[in-house]
Amino acid sequence: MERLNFQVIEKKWQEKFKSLKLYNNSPDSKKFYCLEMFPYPSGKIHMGHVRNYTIGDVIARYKFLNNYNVLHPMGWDAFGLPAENAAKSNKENPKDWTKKNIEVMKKQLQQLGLSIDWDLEIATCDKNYYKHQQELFIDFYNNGLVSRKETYVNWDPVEKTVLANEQVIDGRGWRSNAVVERKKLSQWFFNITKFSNNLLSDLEKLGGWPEKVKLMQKNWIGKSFGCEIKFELSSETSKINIFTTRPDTIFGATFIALSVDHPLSKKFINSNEFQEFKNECNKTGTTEESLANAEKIGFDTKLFAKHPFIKEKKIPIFFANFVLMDYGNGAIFGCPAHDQRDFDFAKKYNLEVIKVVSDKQEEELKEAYTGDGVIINSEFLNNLNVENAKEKIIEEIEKRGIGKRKTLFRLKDWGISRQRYWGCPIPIIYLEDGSIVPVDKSELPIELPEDINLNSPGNPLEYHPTWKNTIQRSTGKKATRETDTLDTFVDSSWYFLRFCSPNFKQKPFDEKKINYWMPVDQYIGGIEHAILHLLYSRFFTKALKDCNKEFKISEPFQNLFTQGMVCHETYKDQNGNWLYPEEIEKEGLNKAKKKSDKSSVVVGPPESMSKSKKNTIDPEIMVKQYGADAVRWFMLSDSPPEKDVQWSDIGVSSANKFLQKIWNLNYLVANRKVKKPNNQDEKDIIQGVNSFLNKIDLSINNFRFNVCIANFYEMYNFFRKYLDTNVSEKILKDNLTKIMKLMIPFTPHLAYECLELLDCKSINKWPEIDKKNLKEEIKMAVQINGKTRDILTIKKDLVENEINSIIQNSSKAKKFLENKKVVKTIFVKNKIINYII
RNA sequence: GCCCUCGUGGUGAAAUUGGUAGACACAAAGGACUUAAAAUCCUUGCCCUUUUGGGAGUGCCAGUUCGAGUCUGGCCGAGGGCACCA
Repeated sequence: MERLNFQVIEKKWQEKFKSLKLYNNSPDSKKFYCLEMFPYPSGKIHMGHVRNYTIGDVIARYKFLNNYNVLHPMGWDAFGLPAENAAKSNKENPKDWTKKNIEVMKKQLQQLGLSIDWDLEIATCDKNYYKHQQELFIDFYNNGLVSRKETYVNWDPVEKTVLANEQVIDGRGWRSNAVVERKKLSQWFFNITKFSNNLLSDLEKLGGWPEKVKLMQKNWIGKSFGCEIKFELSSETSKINIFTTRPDTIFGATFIALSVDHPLSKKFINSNEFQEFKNECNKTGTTEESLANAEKIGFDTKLFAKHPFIKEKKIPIFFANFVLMDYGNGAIFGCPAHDQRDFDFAKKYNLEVIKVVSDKQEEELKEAYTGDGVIINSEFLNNLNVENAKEKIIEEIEKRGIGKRKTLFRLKDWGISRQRYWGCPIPIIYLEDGSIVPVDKSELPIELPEDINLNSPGNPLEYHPTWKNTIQRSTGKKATRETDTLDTFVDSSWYFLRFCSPNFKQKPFDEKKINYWMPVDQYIGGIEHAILHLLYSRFFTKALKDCNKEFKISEPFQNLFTQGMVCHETYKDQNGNWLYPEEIEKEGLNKAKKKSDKSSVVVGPPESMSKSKKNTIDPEIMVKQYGADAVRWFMLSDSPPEKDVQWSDIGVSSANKFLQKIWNLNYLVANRKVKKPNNQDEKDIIQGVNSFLNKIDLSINNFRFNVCIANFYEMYNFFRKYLDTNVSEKILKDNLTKIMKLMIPFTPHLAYECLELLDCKSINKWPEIDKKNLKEEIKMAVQINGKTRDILTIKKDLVENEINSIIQNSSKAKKFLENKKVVKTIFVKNKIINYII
């Protein structure tokens, strides 16, 4: 068998891919913006990147071959904490560390043979990038989209920085895993909540997004309908404003619960008991166990509120640990009969339980009834159902002027301040008179200083001897700079716009280019960004449209694909230490030995590759050993791309074997002597290949790359049979050329090498599918009473009578029909015939 | 607790959306070629039958249908999202 030295040909073709551009500028070309989520330059690429970028490359090359004008850029999400951490431990500047990683990873990506236009490369830590980000910040500021709030923040005591809510997982920092503390700080916010409604309703426009992702965003935005109701206190003049989604249960209200941060708490500032209670509440709150067990506790204020609809009725007021200050008004009314939480609370403090929605049961409630039903015990609401009662009571509340209809969102404004060095400086200055203003745009970029000390705790910008001190350009007044930097999610919220004109100097982007290339036609990345990155990018796009009349885009990503993770089994030695795959030797399915001392190893189930579990495989080593094409091929072959895939050395090695067979096939065809043509064989091969083209085209369009690859195997098995038949050299070559063109998106090096060997002249054009020349024969099932008794291989489009006579003459099913009366026949053309006897 | 998704051979998975279940591949067993190995190729794959055949079968239980992996209801199991959101 003829073998191919993939290292040689991959090098050869990568030279050509270096300056590869997928631009088709012919008048009938449509644009296609193919984007994969850009990587954080952490050191080396990992298998997740290989999968992500291979999928993107297939799409980009496929679209290009189909005459699209394709934008396929790549860049670096280059600001972030790891650079600072690495700098601390290696005594290296974060900038140099990042730059070095970018060089390594770029080379690795090039070794995969990706079709990227590297002339568009950007790095978010480059001042030419963050300069424009600072401009955008100022634009947002001037358009009322930035605010400064003093709030409690999630303080990570290990990282010494503020975390976004989304970066807190089960009460712990997402990176450090340290228990997060509450701390009050002045912070910058993007007013993402101004767009709550828009972000929610526009989800409907995103037909090309996975339903799952849209649902997650919907839940995150969390819209709820209800109303506010004012409760008068019986002893005071002040009022308590509550929010409820169940105003229909107002007649079942038996207590009011307030957050410990509610304004009314000021009355209790000197009460030791209250302070104790407040401390108790703060203790629970963030740790995982406390949330799980979450006992409801309250503090009786001994105050009462007047029921707004029942004269004389007084309702006790409590502070309670389960009421949050930052949702609604930090106050609720409790209706124990129809809310489980209120029910638990009422049982604990012996409060009244009044049923106002009938559950059709006589006995006392054992738990809250939250279903629909007929309203009872509620005066003018009686006999209505829940939905109608809600409407009626809101009308009544508004009529009496004691409250109003209201819609609430869970989504909170986006805190963007970070007390870190390696990020985009916030272009704000503080004047001596206390005013806070953005810097003049002419001063941008506000550059990060490079002479910093990373080994002192806290933010190096704060402690830099001079950086902070500046003057306001327009007035010459003394000022100090904001020392916080922007959350790195800001960097990735508009990079897809910068790619459209990465070298544009005057502005963040050239609107003409944006309005041509945007929106991204296909965005590809990990599901872990389902909420944060995608929601922030959507917000940015909408905010920009508000700030800039020439900007016409309202949603950034037309189609979204979220690929699954790459998994590998894990290994632990006898002492429970993780081992790398190269440290062990497998001895069967679930047995392994440590190479060094032959001790036995515990083989764990496949889990997503991570450095901490040491179950990683280095893509670069695999590429060296099996070739980039084989690695790409395997990545796509084993599982549907949206599902997790398990890495297997055997899998990649057999991918390599198959590609060698493909090469051998090309070699044989290229060197084959002319044979006498046989019409039937030639017709068969033309129809067969044409049918495969059709199948593969369909599978690519549906992102079913694993099916696609199965089709290639089938096609190979089909095609090689014709090598020894009477098919002319030309027919064989023409058809193999078509097949190799189909392989370009998957294994570009091999495909181009083979096309060169076959002397193909039009390599950058997808083969046309001749729909009239698809397979003429089909397989049809013959069933008796729903049981398949025979499978006929027959001509397409035969009618029932013709089928009947074939069966009567020769089918295996014939004997089941002898001497039987057919009651009914179900006939589906080209699929099935079913006789009921 | 609430919400969502998914259960198909020893394994990864296909199944034109209600019409041949297990394509394609991996692994395994047997065989061919070879002095031998590697490579390559072929066969097998649950139950009964020597074969021809026949039967069961897509997590479990029902239902709709001529026909269900696919639709409906209930149960069991796995994974993911949210977290006291009023």
